Amino acid sequence: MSAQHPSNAVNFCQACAVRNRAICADLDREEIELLNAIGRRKTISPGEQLLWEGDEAVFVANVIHGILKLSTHSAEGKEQILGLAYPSDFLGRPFGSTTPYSVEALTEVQVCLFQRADFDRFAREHPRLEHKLLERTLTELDRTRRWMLLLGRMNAEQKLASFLLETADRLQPATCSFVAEGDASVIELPLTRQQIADVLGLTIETVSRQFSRMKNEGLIAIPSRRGVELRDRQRLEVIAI
Amino acid sequence: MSAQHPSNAVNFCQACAVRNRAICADLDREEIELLNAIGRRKTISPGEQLLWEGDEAVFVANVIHGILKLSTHSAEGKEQILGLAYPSDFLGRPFGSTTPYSVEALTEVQVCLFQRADFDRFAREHPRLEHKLLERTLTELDRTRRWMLLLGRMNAEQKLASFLLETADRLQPATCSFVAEGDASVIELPLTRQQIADVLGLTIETVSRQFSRMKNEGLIAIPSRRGVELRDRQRLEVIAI
DNA sequence: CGAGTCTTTGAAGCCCTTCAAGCGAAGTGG
DNA sequence: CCACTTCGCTTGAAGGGCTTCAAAGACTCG
Repeated sequence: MSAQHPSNAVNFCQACAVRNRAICADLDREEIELLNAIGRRKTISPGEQLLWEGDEAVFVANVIHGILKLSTHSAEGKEQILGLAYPSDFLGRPFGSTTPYSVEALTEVQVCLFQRADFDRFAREHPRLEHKLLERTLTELDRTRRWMLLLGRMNAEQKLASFLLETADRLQPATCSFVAEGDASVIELPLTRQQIADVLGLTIETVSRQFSRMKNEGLIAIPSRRGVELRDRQRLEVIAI
Repeated sequence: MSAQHPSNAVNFCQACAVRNRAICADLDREEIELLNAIGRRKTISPGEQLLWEGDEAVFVANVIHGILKLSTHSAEGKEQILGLAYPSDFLGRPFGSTTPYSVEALTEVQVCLFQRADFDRFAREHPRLEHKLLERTLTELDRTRRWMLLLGRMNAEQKLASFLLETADRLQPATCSFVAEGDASVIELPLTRQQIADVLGLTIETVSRQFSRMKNEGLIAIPSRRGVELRDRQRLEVIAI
């Protein structure tokens, strides 16, 4: 537990990995001090849960590093993953009473955690923060709506191609593993096959079959369980459109 | 064309039907004057389009009355409806360069239209408005994510039941047609069968078959093409969960 | 190594789509 | 006023893609 007492707290924000990308980016030195005082760092292990769907909304958080999944369940217990959260993303539901989805760490994760009440108060008093949060929420809404097209109108092949391309894009800035040949790139999937199925609204068997098919067609290579090499980005893009 | 010249404009906002529900609700008299000056009323007929997917984001708007659909297209031309906009809802993409979806009127519609540049400037200078917009965007994001569960994990029957219940809920405050018996209620669908299919990620035939099936099972009655009576709300809710 | 978990592969079945045709209400023109 | 067209909706039949059920293979970690 890395809780900090404001009085003698180090100012973590100064050296924060997402200082320039998260919603706190536009705050000045003084504001950062205040925000630093109400937040605390927390480390979460893969599989650990941070927020519970339906719970009273007590916490909000910034992702500093690692990847988390946001998910909900149908009545029959089928999971639907609503999205993934990457570094600098914001988690939780400010200005609301209940958390609308569960949040679970997929990798080793570090977040900057706030009591929602503290955060709400701070946000209302600092329009620059609210503005950043608004921009981020609007972007997230755009992304979520694009995902609706995937869920509603794509077949399994298109869904997996889209997923691989988007994952590669979102992983890029984090890993910074640029390859000289523009085409080939290896990514480390943050999800199991089952979780990929839950993202795409498919079953694990269908996902596995699509992986095999793409491998046989030379679209991808599968060096390890979690590793995927996009061997033919162009054709993947044509499939995903 | 109901464009207003600021100098001699009537203040429409004072008597606006959504004055207390839209994002302008918290503004004071002076702020409303300013907002009134940069906005104008516009009437749109069913089938007319207000925003085009991919276009430069020039306009944003508040819905005053009527219903619109937000939609996008897959590469093969299949439509996916991303959501419906009802009175007091906000349309368009502030602080962004391109409109991420098309917007088309389903009924006779009246909106309060703003040049995006004007609106962005006003919003940045009036945190109360930005706060309202943030709350609305967060709510919309929650709703959109719930819809992902529908698209990804529900079968045709569950999808249609969910759609009918949500439509009944969102239509309620507008029509205010409360029936003494808590159970029965007739709604006027704002969508054709094809459009319902596009909302639910189904084909028109499947939607039609589900309507027929629900009618035969006594869940609903279909007094006219657009009319639906929810005869057994409880059972519909059990199906939709 | 052996237990457990994750993944792959096969076979059968079902739900939804696709293709096709018919129905019914509204509108048009002779 | 009634043929004729049009448009939205319904219904049927066949096919396909994904799911379900089942089992075996592959990797991980004590």
